[in-house]
Amino acid sequence: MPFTRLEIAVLGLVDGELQVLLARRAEAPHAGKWALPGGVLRIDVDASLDAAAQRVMRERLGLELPFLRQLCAAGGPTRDPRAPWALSIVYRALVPAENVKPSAGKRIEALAWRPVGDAIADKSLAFDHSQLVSQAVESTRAEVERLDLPARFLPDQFTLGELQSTCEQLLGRRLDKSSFRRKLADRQVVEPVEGLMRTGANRPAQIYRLHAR
Amino acid sequence: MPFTRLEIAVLGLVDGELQVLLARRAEAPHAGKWALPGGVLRIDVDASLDAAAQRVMRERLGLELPFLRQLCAAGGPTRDPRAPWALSIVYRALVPAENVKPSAGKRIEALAWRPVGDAIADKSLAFDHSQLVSQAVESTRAEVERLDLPARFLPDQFTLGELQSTCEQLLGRRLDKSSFRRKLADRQVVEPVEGLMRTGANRPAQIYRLHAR
DNA sequence: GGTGTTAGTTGCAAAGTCCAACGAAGTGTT
DNA sequence: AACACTTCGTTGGACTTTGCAACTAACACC
Repeated sequence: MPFTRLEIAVLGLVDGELQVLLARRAEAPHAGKWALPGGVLRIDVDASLDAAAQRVMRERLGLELPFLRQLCAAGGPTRDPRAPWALSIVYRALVPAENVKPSAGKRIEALAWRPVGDAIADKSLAFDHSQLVSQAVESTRAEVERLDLPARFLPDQFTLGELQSTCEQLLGRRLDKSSFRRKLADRQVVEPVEGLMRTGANRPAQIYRLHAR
Repeated sequence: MPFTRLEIAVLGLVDGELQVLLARRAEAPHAGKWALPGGVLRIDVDASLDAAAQRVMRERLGLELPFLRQLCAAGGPTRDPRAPWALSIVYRALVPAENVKPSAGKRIEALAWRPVGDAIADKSLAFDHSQLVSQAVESTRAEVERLDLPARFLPDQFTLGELQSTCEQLLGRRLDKSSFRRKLADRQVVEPVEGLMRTGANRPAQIYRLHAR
């Protein structure tokens, strides 16, 4: 039976760019190298794969996040020198990065946000993790393109301007304001929080939240 | 480390309906019950998860199919009575059902095509397999909706009429001929096989194949 | 030659999308 | 108080895509 781990690709917008949270490994193999935070499946405590991913995120990053999503599984005999056959289940989390402060947990020396382009191109990442990051980014971009849950990158409440700007940063291109709003309205993605406005230096903006469904 | 299996959801159009290939189990647990064909991961021979899925399909069904796709992984302590913690990696295959004759292999008593609706509703399927079928169907329908690879359900060569009718059966609604063809042309999904026509009782039709890309 | 059936194209109206401009509602400046 | 400035939110119109129906084409069969 294979040596089984969970790896978590935490994505967030930091400095106006899509970045991934990497951990510097404290122990062999690949000690000192950067890798996705992850941990070993524990069949004595984990009630499911989703629960295991939550536990790993709690132990390694000190985070409790609701929207984890299973991305894929990778397996093979040469992935990890500790075992003759290593299997990783990869999860993805989306976070409003400014509001979430992960802290380095067990077996992690340091944590850092890295722009996804760098991480994918960086051949010095441990294991096959640069490829896993690539998959996480690809599937996330596809979801944003369909206007599925881009709001997970934002706090609970936000204005449509913030949401649109978030999507533009994720996709790397400008979007049209009127069609963007029409689509949101059609698909009932968000709903206004009655009476709440974001005030500032200019005209106040209506505050929205994810639609209940 | 968990007891790890691969399960294969083979989907095909049979009798004008989307059906899934089920196997009656020869051995415990769930002997005599219907389940997705599957097998245990063998870390001594499998070079990757994809290769393992191919091997299982060869051993259990006698099939060699090119387009397997990993769908998801499911794991937990109560999924399989043989082990304290069972993990399954689920693969999906699409086949031109009329041309492919799977044969019951190791540890399988019988094979049968079942309409996917039946299989999803049937609570007597072994393990959590009716749920896995549901996921396979859902993701497949979504891909057909985007006109990704609906041609995998067909032989190498086909007419546009056959392809359209296939999509209509999969989606359960009629499609417009002109816009269907416009989309195929735009996205360069298929290409004509010059000079080859399907003849029959009526006007001959141009034969197409998947575009090389 | 006429009829029936499927293949493939064309024309057009309706719907949707993209782009730019506009009025609205605030703050800060003069 | 008047004005400039910025962002919010909507509107109008050109353009593109889609959906529907009609039309021609090419065969078999009678």
